[in-house]
Amino acid sequence: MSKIMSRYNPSTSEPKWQAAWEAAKAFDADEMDASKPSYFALEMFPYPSGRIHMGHVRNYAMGDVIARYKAACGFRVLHPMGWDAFGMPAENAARDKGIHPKGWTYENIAAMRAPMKRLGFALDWTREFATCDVDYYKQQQAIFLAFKEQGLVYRKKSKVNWDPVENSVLANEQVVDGKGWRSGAVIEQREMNQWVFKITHYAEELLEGLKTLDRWPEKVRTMQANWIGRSEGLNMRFEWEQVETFQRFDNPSNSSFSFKVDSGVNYNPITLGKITGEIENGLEIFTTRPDTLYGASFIAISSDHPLAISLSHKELLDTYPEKFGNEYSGVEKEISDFRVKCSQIGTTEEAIATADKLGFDTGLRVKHPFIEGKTLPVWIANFVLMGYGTGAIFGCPAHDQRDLDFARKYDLPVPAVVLPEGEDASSYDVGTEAYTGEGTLFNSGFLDGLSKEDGIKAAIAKIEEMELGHGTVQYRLRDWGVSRQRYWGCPIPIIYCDDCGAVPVPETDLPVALPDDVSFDIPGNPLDHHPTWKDVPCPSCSKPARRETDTLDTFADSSWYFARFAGGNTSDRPFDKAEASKWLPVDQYIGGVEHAVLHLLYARFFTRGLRDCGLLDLPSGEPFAGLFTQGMVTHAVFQDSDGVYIEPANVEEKDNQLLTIDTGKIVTKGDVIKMSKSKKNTIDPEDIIADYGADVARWFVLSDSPPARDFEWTESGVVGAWRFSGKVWNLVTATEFKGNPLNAADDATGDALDIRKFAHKAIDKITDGIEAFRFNTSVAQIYELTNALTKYKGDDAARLEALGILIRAIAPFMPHLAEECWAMIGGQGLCYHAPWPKADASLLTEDTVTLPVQVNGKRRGEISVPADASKDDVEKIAMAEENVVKTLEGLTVRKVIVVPGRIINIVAS
RNA sequence: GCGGGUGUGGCGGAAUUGGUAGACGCGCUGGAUUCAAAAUCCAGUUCCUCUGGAGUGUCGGUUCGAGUCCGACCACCCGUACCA
Repeated sequence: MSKIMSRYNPSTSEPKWQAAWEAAKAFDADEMDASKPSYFALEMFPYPSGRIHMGHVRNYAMGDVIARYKAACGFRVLHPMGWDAFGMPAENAARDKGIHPKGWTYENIAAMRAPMKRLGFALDWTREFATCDVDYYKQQQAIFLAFKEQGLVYRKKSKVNWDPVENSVLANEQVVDGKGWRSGAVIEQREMNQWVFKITHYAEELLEGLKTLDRWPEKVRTMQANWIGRSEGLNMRFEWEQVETFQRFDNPSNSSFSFKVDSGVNYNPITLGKITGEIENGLEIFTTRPDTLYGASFIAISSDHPLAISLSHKELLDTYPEKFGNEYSGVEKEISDFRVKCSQIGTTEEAIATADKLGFDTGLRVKHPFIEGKTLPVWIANFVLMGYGTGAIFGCPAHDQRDLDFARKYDLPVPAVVLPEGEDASSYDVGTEAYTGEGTLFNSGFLDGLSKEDGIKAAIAKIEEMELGHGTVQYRLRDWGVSRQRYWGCPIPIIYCDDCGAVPVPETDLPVALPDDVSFDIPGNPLDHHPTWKDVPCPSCSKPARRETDTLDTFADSSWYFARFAGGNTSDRPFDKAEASKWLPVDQYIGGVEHAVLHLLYARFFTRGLRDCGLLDLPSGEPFAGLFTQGMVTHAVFQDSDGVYIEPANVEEKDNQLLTIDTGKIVTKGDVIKMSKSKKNTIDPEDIIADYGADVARWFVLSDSPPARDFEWTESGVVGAWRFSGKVWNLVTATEFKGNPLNAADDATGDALDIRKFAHKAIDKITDGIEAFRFNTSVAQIYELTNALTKYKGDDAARLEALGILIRAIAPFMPHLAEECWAMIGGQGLCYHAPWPKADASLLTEDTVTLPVQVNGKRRGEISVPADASKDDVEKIAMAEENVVKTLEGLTVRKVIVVPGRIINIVAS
């Protein structure tokens, strides 16, 4: 073996091989053999923030392993890359630094593309685009119009966060502790007209489709199923308790109706008179627990329920301020104030659910459907959501925790009606914890003695018989509001005309392009402030009209980009139908688990919409056949004594103390958390590439942690990865035997046969690890093969074969090093084009196996037996083992369990 | 609050189906090589009251056998519909 070993130099080697791949158009799907089976590998495309971060490196390194592995396995692989380029950060930059969002975004893309290319990913850059390219969002506008034509788009009033100081809409992220993040003003909810995608049209299909996604993580399917939230229950009406009669306000000739109002509550008769429509005949509620109707203690309606709005006198006040303004007092005013209090909670589900329970007793009462003479009070409550069910519930405090909290706070009765097994009906009390489990119904009239399930059926049947309601299916899923009052997004192609209403922009007039001359000096939507952009003639009657100034939610951009990747950058349609239909669904999609619900559900909606508009031939409607969700990249946080965050690059260890390098201040190491700019615990991948090369960075992010789990970046870990690359290099440079590494060393015996066996067993383990997204175990196996080769002294065909296996196995992880090594040992062509190694089955079996022997479940010895030994023989050998005999002294053997190929357990006492 | 996940040596983790807990890597200790260092190579490294015993977040259960299954709990992380 040669003693002269030159050091592997990534800084010259990596650009060389990247140029070789590019010259060979190795990753250009159009250049690949079209007769091969196709494979679409895709990672969630990045937002162009300006710098690539370790999370990107990890995500794309994983995708690259799959893409390169599948290519080696004989697939024609499509592995594209693009940019999710619309969004708020660009507008924030414009506002804070005076840079135009467009320039900022495209500069960021350029700044990120370069290091991504230096990482040597097997990406088809010929298909690159950004969602802010006019060509792309033009087609998105066409899709919007097609969806509208298909009945998948409508307009609806929805709530937004309103900053009364900036006079603008804020994202949830921009609301901190209920206040605007810039203005500090208390945020109110405000209703605005919004464009909405009818995702609920596919609620059932989206739920059913989950069952077919057997290559998705179980947890993601569970989360989506829970998000869609199908529940069967009862829609029913509680009839009003009637005593006094008021004239209807809007049309006195209509039949009159009335309410019972508790003493002490005095509504203006006109307020009650205004309550019309469905409310007239009773209050409609939805429940999944009709079995507990006898435990009803109150009715609660949302503060946005039409009844609550009516009772607050709001509509009358809005319509006839001069007439009713001066009468605005008393209970109407109190309800109005209560509604304002509720509207300050915020629009997020979390804020609503964690807020203190607030209620307002309206004084109105409804009749219990089953109990003659019993009435229930109607409350307005802040925990009831208008967006789910009917916006009204009946409260059964004994068997619902939220209802119980509410009842305890307002001192409402808590009648128990479900008796848990083993409890006594006469003494049972729920205390502070509602009982939601199975049990037997009691105190429940005709339902007494029934189980929860039977009680639900019986109660629904009875209500249906009484014609008070019907069994129904509800979904938690809400339609997708897509209007955003922002500039840096895809303009919604609609024109408003006083005569014709909301008119779609004719397809020939697309794109509706964003104007470049916009100002970010005033808060709010720059498109709205633009002096001329929105003024256009109505496409239908040519009278002066106004453009929609809202843009689409950026989630729309990422809901169909994969189809554009597959179907080409067509200018006359969103993508080529035949091409896109050929590649889709994506065979393997990889991204962060934070997208488990929204992005993935929206994309599943879009592909169904595209299918039903005839744009895509995808019967299942499923865009992603395989999904993998990776964990985050984390790093320890460093802080000095003043609590100031310190970059890891500025921390050194001296005499067991952590100090800043520049000023020598003492630093403490804090939690290991997700890398973020604000905590300064980021590692710049570009620094790592410069110091160690792309291969080492890639190898390290894949080596230690299971891909699904969070990955902790440590400085020592990178050094280990660096050393490993040197070890492989040394193995190759030390080998003098040259030839075709694809040849099998069939005549090997002794040590040479052992190394062959080791290498072939390693192939299976490495392959299994890649297939199952357990790259860390593939890496461990590669380490073992490397160690075995280091120990193996022969310089012969067996060594060359094993090296050929090793190099092809590391190629998906460290492709540049693999190419360099491949060329050195005599491999033909690019290692990228070399076939994935295949294990020779005859080298995988062993004649003898070593089995542990337990006595009473504790390991006492080890025996070596022929692989095909019978159970009886194994038992005999085990019973004779020296240590086992010693342990069994004075004990009686009761039972011997032999698990072939696994273990022997002797039970003795 | 609700939905989902994670928890194993000093550290990252392995053990895919209930069958030898700690593979592999990092770190550390000792040795070889070297004028010396780096690099490389070899050996050791869960803990303890050590012929034995304990041990996979905590408590309890099922089993011949539990990191793995069941029940209760604790801690942390992700999502929660306008962050991407």
